[in-house]
Amino acid sequence: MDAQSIKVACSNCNLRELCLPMGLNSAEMSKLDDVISTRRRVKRGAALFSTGERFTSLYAVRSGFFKTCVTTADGRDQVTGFQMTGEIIGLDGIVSDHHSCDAIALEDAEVCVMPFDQVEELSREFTTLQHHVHKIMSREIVRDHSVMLLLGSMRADERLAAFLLNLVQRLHARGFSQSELILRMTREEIGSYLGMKLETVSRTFSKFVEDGIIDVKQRYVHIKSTEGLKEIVNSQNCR
Amino acid sequence: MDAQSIKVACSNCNLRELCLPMGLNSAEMSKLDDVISTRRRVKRGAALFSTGERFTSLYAVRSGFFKTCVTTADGRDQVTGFQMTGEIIGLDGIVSDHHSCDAIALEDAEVCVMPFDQVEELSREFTTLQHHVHKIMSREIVRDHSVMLLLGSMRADERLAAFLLNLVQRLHARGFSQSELILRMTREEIGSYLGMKLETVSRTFSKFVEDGIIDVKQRYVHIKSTEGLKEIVNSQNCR
DNA sequence: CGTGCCTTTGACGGACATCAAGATGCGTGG
DNA sequence: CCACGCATCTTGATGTCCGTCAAAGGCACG
Repeated sequence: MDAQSIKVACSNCNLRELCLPMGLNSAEMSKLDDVISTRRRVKRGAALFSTGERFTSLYAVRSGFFKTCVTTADGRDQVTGFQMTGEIIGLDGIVSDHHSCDAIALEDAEVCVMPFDQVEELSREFTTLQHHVHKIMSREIVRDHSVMLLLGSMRADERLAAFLLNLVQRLHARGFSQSELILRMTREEIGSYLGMKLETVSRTFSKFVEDGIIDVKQRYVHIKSTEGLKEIVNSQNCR
Repeated sequence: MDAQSIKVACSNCNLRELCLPMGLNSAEMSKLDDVISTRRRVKRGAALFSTGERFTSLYAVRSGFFKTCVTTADGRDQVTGFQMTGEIIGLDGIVSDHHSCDAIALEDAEVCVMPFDQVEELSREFTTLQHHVHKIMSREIVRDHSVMLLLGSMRADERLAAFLLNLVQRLHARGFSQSELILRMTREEIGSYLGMKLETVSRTFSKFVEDGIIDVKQRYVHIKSTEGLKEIVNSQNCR
């Protein structure tokens, strides 16, 4: 395992308004600094953790991009999410003290390690932190429900449109463009997340290009009409 | 809203080993009794809460059966889960202080009302409770991920088989039969949960009956071969 | 500059949706 | 107690979206 430790502090991290420390005052923040004292680098393609590994910590993405995926005994595989800067990974491990999915870096990445017992200890002390931890978990549940909606009731083009809108929205919240993005994942990974085959993903991209809604050049995507994408999502294309 | 209050105590509830109080000692239990002081009856078809309503409390199902479902502006609708005795409803509301789904009783039901601010307060005091609350939320996340796997990568018969196995397993944990069950939901609701149409659900039931794996009479299901169902789930039927 | 991964595109087929018509069961009221 | 209406469920016929299989092109990286 290519772990590497670096001294680190939330209090002067530029992600603090997006990440775990959100809303903490400076006294609380300095306590948190004591808890989150290490970072870990993860090379592209490597696992931050794998299914079955003992759960000890949550991780905040400091830089880079991750996917999480569950795998069944019979080799089926489902991407359950993509995580970018400031997002929290590892919540799946709490219930059984073992991780129930793999977290894979899609590009060289760095995470802040947050030992969960210490997070729990601190959140008994600070209401703000406690509440924030609860919100993070609840947010994940709500997100999962919207993915279920997508997988259960949407057509291929609606799924991809919703996916793109969600990605740029999150990137925009991090100061990136509202209309341009670089996909960090392959067509196959997008397909796994959206419950469709990579060929269908590719074809659907091509259709969007034909319709003049987006430009695509490999991993680069330029959204020419956000409205166009929104119309597709709400097109009630039936099914 | 047909609310009705009843004095109540976790400490002598026969679900305490399944529900929130799990693992608490008697001192902790009696504190919890103070927090969870009311129950609420919900008539079949009525909502425990609806999308957009202010979030104040979690609910533990005391009796009866619920579904939760998210609804989009354009009328699309997805059942995100079915909840039975001892299971917790309402976690979706924490993140935004408002519920993001509807919780509907599928039969006359009763829930224990757990004001969330008081749950938080108590879980700052008792490590056991704090940890248990975290586990409950994590369990929901893990469950959601397995539903994503189901929706994203399984065929109709695999989905239905997995669904039946999950239901009897949970019922069995509550002292019911491993092989017989009464479905509390319609074919349409099953279909919504599993991402298929009610006709497909019905046809798939019929196929299972033909194959001698189950008997079905309306809502009544008798599982003649648990192994048969497991084989279907793992059949790697492709897709 | 070649090798391998990723992506695109086409042709074809299958699983499931759609549309439609009956069957079955249940609650209600005469 | 029976008749009626309504919701739910079943089953068939047909259509279509997307998966499968296959081949070729593009890009990155050693």
